[in-house]
Amino acid sequence: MVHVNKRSGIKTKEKILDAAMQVFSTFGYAGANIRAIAKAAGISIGGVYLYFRNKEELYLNLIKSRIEEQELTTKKTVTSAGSPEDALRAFLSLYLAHGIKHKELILINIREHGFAFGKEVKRKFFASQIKMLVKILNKGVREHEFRECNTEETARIIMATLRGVVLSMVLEGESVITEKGLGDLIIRGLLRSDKEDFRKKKI
Amino acid sequence: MVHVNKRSGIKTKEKILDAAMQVFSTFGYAGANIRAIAKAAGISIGGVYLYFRNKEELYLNLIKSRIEEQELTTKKTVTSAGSPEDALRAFLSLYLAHGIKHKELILINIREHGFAFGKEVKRKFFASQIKMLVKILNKGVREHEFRECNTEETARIIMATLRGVVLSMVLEGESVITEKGLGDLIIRGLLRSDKEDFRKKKI
Amino acid sequence: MVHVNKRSGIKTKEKILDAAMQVFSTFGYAGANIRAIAKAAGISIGGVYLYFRNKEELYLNLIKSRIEEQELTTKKTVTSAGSPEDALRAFLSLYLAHGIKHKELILINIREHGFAFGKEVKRKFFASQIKMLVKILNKGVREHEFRECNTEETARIIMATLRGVVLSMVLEGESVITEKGLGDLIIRGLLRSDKEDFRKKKI
Amino acid sequence: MVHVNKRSGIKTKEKILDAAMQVFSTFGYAGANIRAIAKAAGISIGGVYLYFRNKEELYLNLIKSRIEEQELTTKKTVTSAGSPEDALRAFLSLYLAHGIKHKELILINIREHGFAFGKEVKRKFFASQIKMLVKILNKGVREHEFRECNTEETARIIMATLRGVVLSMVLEGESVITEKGLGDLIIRGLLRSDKEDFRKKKI
DNA sequence: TATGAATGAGGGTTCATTCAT
DNA sequence: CATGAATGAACCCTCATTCAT
Repeated sequence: MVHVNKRSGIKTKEKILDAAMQVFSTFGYAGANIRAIAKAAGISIGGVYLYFRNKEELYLNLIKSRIEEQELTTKKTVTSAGSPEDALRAFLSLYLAHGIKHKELILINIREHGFAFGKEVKRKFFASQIKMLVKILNKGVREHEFRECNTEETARIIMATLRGVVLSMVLEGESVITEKGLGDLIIRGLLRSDKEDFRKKKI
Repeated sequence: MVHVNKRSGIKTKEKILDAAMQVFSTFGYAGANIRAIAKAAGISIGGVYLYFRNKEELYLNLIKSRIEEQELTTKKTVTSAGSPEDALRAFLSLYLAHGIKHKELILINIREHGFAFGKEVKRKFFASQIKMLVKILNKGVREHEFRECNTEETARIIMATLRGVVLSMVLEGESVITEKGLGDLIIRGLLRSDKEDFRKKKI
Repeated sequence: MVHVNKRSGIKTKEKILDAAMQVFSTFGYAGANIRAIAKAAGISIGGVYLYFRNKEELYLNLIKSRIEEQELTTKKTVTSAGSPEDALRAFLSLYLAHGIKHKELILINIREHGFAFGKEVKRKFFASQIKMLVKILNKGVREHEFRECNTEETARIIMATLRGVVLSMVLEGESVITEKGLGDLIIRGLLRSDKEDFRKKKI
Repeated sequence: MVHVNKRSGIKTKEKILDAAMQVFSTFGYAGANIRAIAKAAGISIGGVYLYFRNKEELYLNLIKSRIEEQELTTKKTVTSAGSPEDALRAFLSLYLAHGIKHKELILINIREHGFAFGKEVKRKFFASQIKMLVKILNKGVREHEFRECNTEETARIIMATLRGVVLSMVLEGESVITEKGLGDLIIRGLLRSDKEDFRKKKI
């Protein structure tokens, strides 16, 4: 029952979603227009409305489908990691990979903040990511691998950093930032260090 | 050539810029409309066009004026700081303060990425901020206060982090992230630590 | 050339016409849409186009088929009536019955006035009805049953009245107006008349 | 504060209403389009929206303004009439005059029956007209000028007749139907009546 | 015959911009 | 300087019509 375009072999709905991702992320919700999306998808204007009731629904669908995908893979990978450090590095790695694969998502995500619709979906996603991070951090502290710290705050800083890094990669096309560089900066700040303890006492 | 409103004594142009900041940051460039800006500024539609040739120029002016302000104060404060750590903490503090004071700017900055106009202004600002950071980091490494690292990359990560943190504060109204928490995470990851060196060798 | 649906045994064309009547009368020509008609007829959109070249032709066909039906039965009944009064009452009765049976027709008929197409069909029908009425009236006057009057004008007034009454029944769902009440008003008028009373008793 | 067009001297809003009347009555609500109304009014598309929030509001405004006008003049004239027959003839005369002056109104009124909006306004108008008629008829019966009859029903028939006559005049451009012809039919009916003849001579 | 995905012209509405006052 | 009515291009969306299956 699913219509498949003979020429491209890709389902029309998916073609629209891909085109929408491209256009929305470039121009934002308000700046994007259906005509452009249709053209990018290689179909007619009316065609878009065969699969999505309106612009808003298309936008929502886009966000949901991509977010759900990321949430699933992240959860799976992280829970199967070994040490807290490994789990954290895996988390960072996955977020970056996802962010780069779907560069546009973060743009849409941010650009259209303030939009009533889609807000809840985004908030939930963010909250679940934070929860995963806190769990990793708590385990690390408990096992004396990470130094004592406000894990909730730290998790939020790390999430912010990740967002910022992906954002930079998208906005400025940063190729300088590496997974290892980022991981090292964050991890080394977390690890217990006698010298720091020593230095602290001295002060 | 400076227009001063006789009655209020406030420059009309500034009133428009303030209103534009508010409206643009809430609705984005495409979503904003001149009528709303005029209303928020308390003047007529035509009045806006007395001070700005068109919507685009208003937008550009907005970005420029705010960015220049930030650039100036940052440069002044950072160069007068003592140790690299102090300079870095001052930089972080200033960026956050500025980001919170002009929450809207970062939103506009990001939302309207992809826009041909304004791109250059933003890029320049970003580049100058990075340069300042690299200088601080290099000094720290040279003075054996910071560990050896790719200072260019690290600077970019820190900038990304700052962007991300301000973004989080704006988007989610994060009150959890503190200046100290953020500084500690970044600094402790930078400081030389015998334990880490020791641990490294063991591995 | 007659299409018969094997399964239902009902001619598809007739199903479409019925559905079209329903939809056109509810939403008017411009307000109606083929999708709704197809759905009401229980067939696909393309199916409609197998029987009618386009929306206009479907509309025309609809009017013609219903009008011809009414014209036929009216002519038959009226010509077989006895006295002019009986003929007139029969005419009124038939028109009302038809109007109520095909409530929608009058709506369509009126709603879509101004439409270039269909205009001729409707005009012809109206003219033939007027002609029948004039004949009845003339006979009545000739036989000294009706008072002298401009029979052409009177016929038009009666036709207008009939249209108005059916319209009222459709629009306001009038159940107050009866065949007898209408007939009495036209035949006898409003004024008190001893002669009429006398005549009544005689009968 | 009211804008007056210099060239025509007619208020823009009134120009729009006139144009809308013309277009709506010709093509119906769904068939009419704002572009056509704007063009007929001699203004731009956007201009229409300066005075009416949307198509629906324009339509509603149209109906209301015209109906209120008719209601007012009818009430005034009828209450000041002498005998019931005079009052009735005055009512007929006014209705016809109004109907011809605002030919379009009756078309709109009927075409767009079934429309949720405007329904209430129309129903109220109709009800108030009926009430006036019933009052006239009751007085006539009480004063033994009119014969006994169901005045409610008769009022409705007369209203229907009026609607039908105006409709005919609009649809077919009837110039045959006269005020006197209509009044005579309603007042005296079709039957010959010596008494009426007698009465006439007396007068 | 029958289907319904696809098309694109056209309609309602918004809004940046102009200009007479 | 300031106003806001007026303009019209461009947006979202609908729907008559076609056509490959």
